[in-house]
Amino acid sequence: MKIEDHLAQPHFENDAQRLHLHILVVARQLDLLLRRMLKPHGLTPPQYNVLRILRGQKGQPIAVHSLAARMVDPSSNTSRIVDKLVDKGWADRKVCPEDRRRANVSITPSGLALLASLDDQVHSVFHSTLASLPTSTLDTMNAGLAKVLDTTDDVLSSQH
Amino acid sequence: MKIEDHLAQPHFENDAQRLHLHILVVARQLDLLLRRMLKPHGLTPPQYNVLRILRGQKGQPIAVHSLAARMVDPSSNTSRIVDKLVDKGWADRKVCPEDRRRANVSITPSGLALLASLDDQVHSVFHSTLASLPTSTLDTMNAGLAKVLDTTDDVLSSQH
DNA sequence: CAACATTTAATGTATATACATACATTTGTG
DNA sequence: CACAAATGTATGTATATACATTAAATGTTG
Repeated sequence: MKIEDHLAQPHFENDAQRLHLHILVVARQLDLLLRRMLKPHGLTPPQYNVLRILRGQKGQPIAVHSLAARMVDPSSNTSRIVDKLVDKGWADRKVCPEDRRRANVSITPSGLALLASLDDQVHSVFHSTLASLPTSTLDTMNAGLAKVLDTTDDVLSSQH
Repeated sequence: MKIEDHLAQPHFENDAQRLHLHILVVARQLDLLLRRMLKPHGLTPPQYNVLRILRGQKGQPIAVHSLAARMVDPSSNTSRIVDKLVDKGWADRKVCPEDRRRANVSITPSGLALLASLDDQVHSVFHSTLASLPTSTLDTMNAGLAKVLDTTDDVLSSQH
């Protein structure tokens, strides 16, 4: 199904607009895919994102604001996401003794087990959708998106 | 600013994972950019999306479900988005006489004026971020994303 | 060291979203 | 034509999100 069919639109003005919509629609599809895999486990994509970051810490706890800096969507309310993970027993939070403003967040064995049970499915789905592209295409796309990222950073920061 | 800095992550497992996160982060940035442009006018991206579709109808009204089919995010509640546009006087909705289940939605002169006042800014921002890429890059990226879209369609539909 | 600024996290609140359901209308079938 | 199924839209409701504010701890400066 082409992007034109997804949006029930006969054509686009130009290739740049087509790329714009391609990016938005593909991002939405990737999110939908992840959401479907996570739903049976009672996880949302931002919660999964946080758990993955925690696992990447390899035992070392992390502050809430550092967590936010690593998230795909930092505007989601990291405090409340951590709340939910703690409620379900997948994460642990304690006040940092050196700086009592901070909260040290870490993943629990139960959280690690949850991620482990998801790894195969997540990996295989995204491998089939993305890793099947030729290396040269992956490179071109990554370089192009890096450039777009740079430009959007400029515009966003110039608006302070 | 590289994607690694955006996510405060030293490196990615492979180019496919890097592409995955590039797509998600760039989509978010493009949405943020649009959101900032629209906010002073009291519009959200989905509302803007609907207004653009209505303008594309060139006077011909459209049913709510057709509107939903053309939106970037069809899961947003199209009825309520139209509600808000009608409330603000940018769109008009009347019951279709031939099929009284349907609602015929169209854009008002005030809605057209609003879009016109946004066109230059929106065009220039997205032109600078996307259209500055070489044609060959645009082509490769569009082709790659089209392929990804196809695969995600497959996986999503196989889960029915 | 007192006063003010900054950092860190949590909370309040209004709105938006996802998902299910309701309701009216139209279509299809025996 | 009666009745079931499908369609089109709106609404109910719980949760999530955006954005502002608060509160506590730490830094900084005169």
